[in-house]
Amino acid sequence: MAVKSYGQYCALARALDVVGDRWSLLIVRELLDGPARYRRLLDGLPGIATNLLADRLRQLSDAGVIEHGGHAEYRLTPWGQELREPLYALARWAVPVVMRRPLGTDTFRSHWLAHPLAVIYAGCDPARRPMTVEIHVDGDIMTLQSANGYVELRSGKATKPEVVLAGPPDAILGLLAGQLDASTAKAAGLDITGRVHHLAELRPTTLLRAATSDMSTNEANGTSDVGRCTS
Amino acid sequence: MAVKSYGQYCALARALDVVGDRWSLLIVRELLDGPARYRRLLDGLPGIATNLLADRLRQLSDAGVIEHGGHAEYRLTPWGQELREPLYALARWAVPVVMRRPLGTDTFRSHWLAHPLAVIYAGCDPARRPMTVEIHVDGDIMTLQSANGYVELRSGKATKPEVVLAGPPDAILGLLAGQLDASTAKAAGLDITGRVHHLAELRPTTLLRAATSDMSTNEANGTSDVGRCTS
DNA sequence: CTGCATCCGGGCCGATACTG
DNA sequence: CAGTATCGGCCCGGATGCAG
Repeated sequence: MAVKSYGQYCALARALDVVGDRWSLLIVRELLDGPARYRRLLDGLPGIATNLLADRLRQLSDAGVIEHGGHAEYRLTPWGQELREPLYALARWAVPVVMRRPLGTDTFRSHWLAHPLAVIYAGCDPARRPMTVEIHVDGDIMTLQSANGYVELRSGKATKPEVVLAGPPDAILGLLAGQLDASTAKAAGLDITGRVHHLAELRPTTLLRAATSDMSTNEANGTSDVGRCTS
Repeated sequence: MAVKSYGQYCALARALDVVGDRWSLLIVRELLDGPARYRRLLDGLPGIATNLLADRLRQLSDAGVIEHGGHAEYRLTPWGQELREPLYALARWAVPVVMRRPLGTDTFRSHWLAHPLAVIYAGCDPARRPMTVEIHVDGDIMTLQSANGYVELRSGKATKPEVVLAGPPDAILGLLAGQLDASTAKAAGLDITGRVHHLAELRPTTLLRAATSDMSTNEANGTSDVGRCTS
C-alpha cells in the first residue's frame, strides 16, 4: 500500500492510498500505451530509481491496478485501465502550466505526445481535413494521420506528409494545439515544411479554452458547504 | 513546489508537480466545500500534522491553486475549483475499494458524505420522488432533501423526515448507493426508521455499475501504443 | 542485457512542543 | 486560533551488485 494509508473513509483518500504515491500515476500513464517490460518503463520514466519502480509495480500489482503477465510484461487490469479518465482529467487541468511554461530543462519522450494529441483531437469530426503530418521530435519520428474524421498518431515515418514538423516538443504542441502561430513556433525553434495553415483544420471547431484561462485571477468561490449537485 | 519536480514535459507530471504531494488533493477536497479556516482544515484532515498543513497551504498558494483571503481563510482560486472534476473522477474510480472494504478503523467526517452523494444523485431527474431523509452519522445530523428533481444534502435536522438513518457511514452509503439492502444495512449496524424502500426512488434509473465490477479480473488490455482516440 | 535487490545519504513526513 | 520550531523515522533517490 501507499507510504501510509490516510485512514479516511473517503473515496478520494482511498484512491490516493492506491495510486497517490510518488511515480504511481506516471507508471499508469506509461502502461496506458499498452503492456511494457521493465526496461521500457524505466526509459519512459526518466528520473525514477530502479528500486522505486520495482516497489511501485509490486504495490500496484497487489492493489489490482496492474498485473504481471508472462515475459515479465506488466499490463493494466481492466480496473487499472479505467484510470485513463481521471488521469486525462488531471492532465487537462494542468494545461495552463504546460502551455504557459516552456520546456525548460524538462525531459521528454516522444510517445508522451499521444496523450495530449488524443485530448486535442478527441472524437470524430467528419468535417476534419484528411492529411498526414510527420513529426520529428526527441530524435524520433512519428506520423499524425487524419482520416475518416479521426486523428491518430503512430510511430514511424510518413509516406507523403503534407506537413513536416521538427523541433522541441513545446513548440510542436503549441502549434498543434493552436496556442502558437507558425512564426512564433519557428522562433521557438520549430522547423516547418509544407502547408502549415492546414493544421488548423485538424482541430474541432470548439477548442480547449482552458489553455488560455488565467491561473491567478482572484474570485470568490461557492459558499455552500454541502450538497452541491454537480450536473 | 512538490517534493521534487518530476522534470517531465508532460501534462500529468506537471499536474502532479502541483497537487501530487501527500495531502495536497485532500486539502483541495476540503476546500471544495467552500472557504475554510486553518482549524477547520485540521479537523477535516484527520492525521495531518500542523506543519504539513502549513507547508501544503503555502505550496498550493504559490502554485495558484488556493489563495489566502482575509481572516485567515483559505479558498480555491477559479483554477483550483476546476480540480473538482479530476478529483471526482478519481473518487469514482475508487468506488470498488470503498464499497468492497468496510469502514474498519478509518476515520470519517460527516461532511464527506456530500461528495459521494453528489455523484450518486447527480443531475436533475424530474421523475425523482420528493422526500426528506434525516441522517445521523459521526455524532452529527444531516438532511438529504429531494425536491424538483434535485437532491441536496445540508447539515442540521429535518422537520418531517420520511426516513431516518442512523449508523456507521459505510452502511449509510451502501444503502443510499443501492449496494446494500435494508436488512444487510441493519446487520451492519444501521438504524432505519420510516419507509426505507422509498430511498430507491431517489436514484436515477441508470446506476453506477462500477461499484459491482470486479477489481481483479484478468484480461488483456489494448495493444496500440500510440494515438488511441478517446471519444 | 534485463530485472530486480541491497546499501546509504538526504530530505520529507509525522508527532509534539512552543509562540504570538 | 494560527501557525512555527524541532526532532526521530522512514521514504525517496542514486549507485552498485547480482542472478538469470
